[in-house]
Amino acid sequence: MPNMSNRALTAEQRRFVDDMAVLLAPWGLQPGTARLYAYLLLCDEPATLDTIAAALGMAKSSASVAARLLEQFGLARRHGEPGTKRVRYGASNSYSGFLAAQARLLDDIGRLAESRAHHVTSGETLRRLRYLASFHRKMAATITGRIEELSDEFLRRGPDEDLRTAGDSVTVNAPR
Amino acid sequence: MPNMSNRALTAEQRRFVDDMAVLLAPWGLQPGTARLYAYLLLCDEPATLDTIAAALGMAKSSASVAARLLEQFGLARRHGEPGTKRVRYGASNSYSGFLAAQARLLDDIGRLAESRAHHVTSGETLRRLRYLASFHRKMAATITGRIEELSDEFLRRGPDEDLRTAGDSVTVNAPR
DNA sequence: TGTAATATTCGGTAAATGCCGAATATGTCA
DNA sequence: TGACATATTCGGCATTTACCGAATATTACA
Repeated sequence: MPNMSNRALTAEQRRFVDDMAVLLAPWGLQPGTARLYAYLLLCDEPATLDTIAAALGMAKSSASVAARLLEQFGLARRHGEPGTKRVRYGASNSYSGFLAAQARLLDDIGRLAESRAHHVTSGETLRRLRYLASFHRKMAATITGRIEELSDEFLRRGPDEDLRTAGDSVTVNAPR
Repeated sequence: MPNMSNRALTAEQRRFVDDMAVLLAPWGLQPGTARLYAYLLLCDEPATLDTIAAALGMAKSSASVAARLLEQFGLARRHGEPGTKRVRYGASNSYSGFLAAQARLLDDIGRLAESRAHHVTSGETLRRLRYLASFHRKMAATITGRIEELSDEFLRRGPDEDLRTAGDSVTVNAPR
């Protein structure tokens, strides 16, 4: 049970960082950024850029831009230290960053299809495109809706109750 | 109201293809593949590789691999012509390809976090990681659930009723 | 104001990606 | 079987991406 004050990562942790990074990459994060995020998830406290860069073996400049990017996504939080220029980054407790972005994208696709459909298609094809639009907008709504739902739940009760009991039991989740 | 048998694209259509492609790209489709899919959405009938390549100004070989990729995603359908080697591709009437993949990814992230959490973190950080896992798995379930829901609806009633009131009349097509 | 500590910008570069087109494979018909 | 039409594979090239590290900007404080 590693402590993560500023020591190097254990083998398990390195593995976690790398494996998580490959799952994060498809969301459009570049590799370094993904690894940085995975690293933040392991840190008990916000970490400085130097610590991060050292732990991950990346240039500090890269860490700097990656961290800011994560912040924009809402996945990391930047903590300014009081009487110093030093900055620390920690994982945000909102995890919906990508998903919210994806949902926006789905909605954009839907709106694009909707608004252009009758300029570019007709007949059966038009109907198909309209259905595609409706499908995408519905999915977008579902996703943003659920994000809000879960975030509300979190605010009301803190980390989910099925976590409190958790040994390693697998929770069954009821969709919708 | 262009016909799309095999004529070149209108200006509006080219614009649609390009704009749609940029919205599709973030899902991991490479540009050419995205444009190809957008094109298929405009086609009244399945199109041959030559037609596609010509319309989009891309190499036929590129069209070939792009089309197969779309098929794997479940976004395109391949129609073999009867007594010939010629192949035609048309847009599938399932639009959930990406989303289903993303949902799988979310679930993978959740499972990874879940299974490794106590090997790489402890205390408060462990709880955080467990919550992240739960969050991702719930989102995954919600998305796949809604996809199924909409797809069922589609099978039962054809293109959504809020589409029926629209523009041109005509036949409901029984998908699948 | 100057100096030290830090973050940020940005040019350059190595690696990865995306695409073309020639070569090849595969299927169809006579 | 040969000849044709089509799809597919794959080497190579142009472009883009991801990252490093030196140079620069910013902040704190004496």
